[in-house]
Amino acid sequence: MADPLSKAFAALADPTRRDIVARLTMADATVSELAAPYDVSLQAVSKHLKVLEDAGVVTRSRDAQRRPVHLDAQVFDLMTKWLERYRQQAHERYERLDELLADLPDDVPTEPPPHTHPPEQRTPR
Amino acid sequence: MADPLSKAFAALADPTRRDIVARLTMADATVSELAAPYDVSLQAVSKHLKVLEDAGVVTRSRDAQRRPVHLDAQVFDLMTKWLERYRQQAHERYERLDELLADLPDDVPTEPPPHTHPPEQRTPR
DNA sequence: GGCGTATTCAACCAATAGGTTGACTCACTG
DNA sequence: CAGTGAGTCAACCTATTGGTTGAATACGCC
Repeated sequence: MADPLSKAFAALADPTRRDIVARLTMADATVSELAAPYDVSLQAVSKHLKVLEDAGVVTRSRDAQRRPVHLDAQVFDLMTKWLERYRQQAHERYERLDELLADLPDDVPTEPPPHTHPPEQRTPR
Repeated sequence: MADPLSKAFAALADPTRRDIVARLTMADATVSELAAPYDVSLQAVSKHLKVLEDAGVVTRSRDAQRRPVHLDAQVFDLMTKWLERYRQQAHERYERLDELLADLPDDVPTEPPPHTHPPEQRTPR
């Protein structure tokens, strides 16, 4: 799973990971600090952090034996952009449809429109 | 995996599924239409659609034997809200930190700041 | 009623994800 | 230098995911 967007979305698809992100908005934290509230092993949390790091959501520095985890919300922009783009396009299309339906109220008086989209030559397989 | 946010993020973590969403912003489409460009089986695409539907990204109506798939970008709002919230908080915290660092330039004249974050009483365990 | 088209259901398979435990490394501390 | 605390690595297990093929279902059309 190479592409950044896939990794980013996948990283946030886990509630524990989202919770970690939420807590990191308050302050950087060490692995053990982050692990404390959850009833999974430290290693499991370490794995979660690796996933987050790999997705670019988080960076880890070194401070003696600590590995302070720091949130890097840049990737969020990428996701937001994707979401915004298609949310908006879907919305615009909806508007356009409304407009269209408002435009031809006498063309097709009472019948339901047969197809929203033309058959567009399916491959007969 | 019950919670809506997890389902939504997971649904978009797959490039094929994101592509389907992208194409649905242009127009509703049937399963076979959607499946055409990919070199996976129709059934695989059907499964993808089930995932998207389950995540609330897509709705399916019935038109004879067709099952036209329609994008419902409402869930995107939920995701965007989550992302925005933490993106912003992270940003704010960053600003606050800058401010703080700008405030005490003579307290610690040349030494590197020992800790970005105070030790904040680790549980000694 | 029988045929073809559109789609789903079911069983199966390989790879991945999320979790576990145990051993190891690394850096401070006494 | 021995001990301790913080993390990671490795091997393993189970459930889920994304894919497959083959059979079943649901409509519309001669």
